[in-house]
Amino acid sequence: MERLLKFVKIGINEKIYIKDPESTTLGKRIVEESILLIQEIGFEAFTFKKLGQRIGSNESSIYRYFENKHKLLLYLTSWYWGWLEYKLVFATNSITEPREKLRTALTIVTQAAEVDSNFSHIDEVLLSKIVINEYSKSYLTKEVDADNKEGYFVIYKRLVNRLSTMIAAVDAAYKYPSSLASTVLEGSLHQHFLKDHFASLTDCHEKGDPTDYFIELVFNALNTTPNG
Amino acid sequence: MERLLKFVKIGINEKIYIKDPESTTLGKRIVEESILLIQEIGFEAFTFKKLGQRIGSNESSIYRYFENKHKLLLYLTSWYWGWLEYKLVFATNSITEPREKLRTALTIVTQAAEVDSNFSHIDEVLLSKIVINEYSKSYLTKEVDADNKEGYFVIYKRLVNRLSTMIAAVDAAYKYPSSLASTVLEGSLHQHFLKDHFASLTDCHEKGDPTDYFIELVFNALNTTPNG
DNA sequence: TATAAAATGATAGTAATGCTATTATCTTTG
DNA sequence: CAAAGATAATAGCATTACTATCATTTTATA
Repeated sequence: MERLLKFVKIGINEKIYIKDPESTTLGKRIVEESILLIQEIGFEAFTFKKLGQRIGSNESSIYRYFENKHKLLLYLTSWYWGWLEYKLVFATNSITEPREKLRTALTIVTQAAEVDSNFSHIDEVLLSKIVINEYSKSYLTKEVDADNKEGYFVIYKRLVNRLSTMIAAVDAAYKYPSSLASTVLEGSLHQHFLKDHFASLTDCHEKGDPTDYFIELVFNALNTTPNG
Repeated sequence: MERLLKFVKIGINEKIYIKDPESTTLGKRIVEESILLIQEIGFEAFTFKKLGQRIGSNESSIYRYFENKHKLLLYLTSWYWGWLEYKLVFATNSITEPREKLRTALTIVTQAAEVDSNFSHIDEVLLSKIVINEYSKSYLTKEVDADNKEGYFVIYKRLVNRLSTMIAAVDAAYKYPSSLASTVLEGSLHQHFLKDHFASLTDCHEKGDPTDYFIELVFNALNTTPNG
């Protein structure tokens, strides 16, 4: 996995950035350090000026890569979903049994990124925390429909659809495959958030718990069991 | 219901406001019109200055009621959850059969506020839309833990717990009552949002659909049916 | 290696935001 | 009708979210 991903580039909608941050050292530093800074001070307090100071570069230089911090957030979250999608496809591709395939998919999609993921300049563990805390803000805006039209959410949508398809493959008669898929993806972020800030609102306290919870939920919804 | 609520005041944590907006005409106008304005231009673009202009009042006067717009959002969303809680308790109080009770609760909690709710200066239909679009922003902040400690989310937490208790009453052996309850509340907002902006990510296109989806989901999770 | 082109850095400037403070005026209500 | 309380008007300040310009450095290429 690590090796492979050294050669794979997550394909992100080119309209999200002005200049591809993957193409230069400064660009990579912007992405790399923005993850750290957003994680530290939160997206609201995050500014390009602060990021510039942190990376010893200039505010105006960062503006040459991203139009504004919202676009940067779209970039980071797109990257994350693209990375998850890649892991999902990679892990489920060879599985033919629908239930096993779905179970594997759910595991990947609901578990917190925790292990060896140092295969690029991006810290996926931190990035997953940013996604938990900030992803909603990328679409809960007055500009959603325009942004959606521009294709800023394609990767996420594709991911939901992949999951939805896998759900339908287990039970073609199930009436809500897309809703269930989107509930799992969104709900998983939410349960991880609750774990950290509203422990009384969740039962997922141990590692792996959101995964167990969602696997049970999904397979019960489909009136079957996770194991063939 | 309408009549009753004329006499009931939603009890909101007094630390959320500086001066109780319910206590004066200006206060009520602030609440009333902020709902309209936030719905129109979104929470990001919303400012006290614009609100002041709209209600023919002054920015500084609004600051005497709310410390900042974040507190106002906390107020509005607390009000909404308090209102929902009231409806929930009112509708389920007399029901003894656990499954029927849960089904009724799920209906109230997942359906979009749509009907006759003109019993106060607050437009609940609009407010529910604000909750759908903005609620996450009230807790996805760096100050969540502090805000939570101050008790700014008590009503929401109590609502999740009520639902969780009803779930446990149907199946005491179910391992994730709180997670399921929080998934339903959050997930319901999300499905309503998807309906409006990402139709391909949901199957809930008709009125009542999120409700049907969640009722089926919950009762399947509990390995039983909605009807006694 | 000279030289043009591209990228970056430094500085300045602007309108808007998110406040706080002060003072003036209007409304109650005792 | 006077005092208290509420509201309005105005000003001011630090920060944000940019844009623009120009200088300097790096890189590419002839």
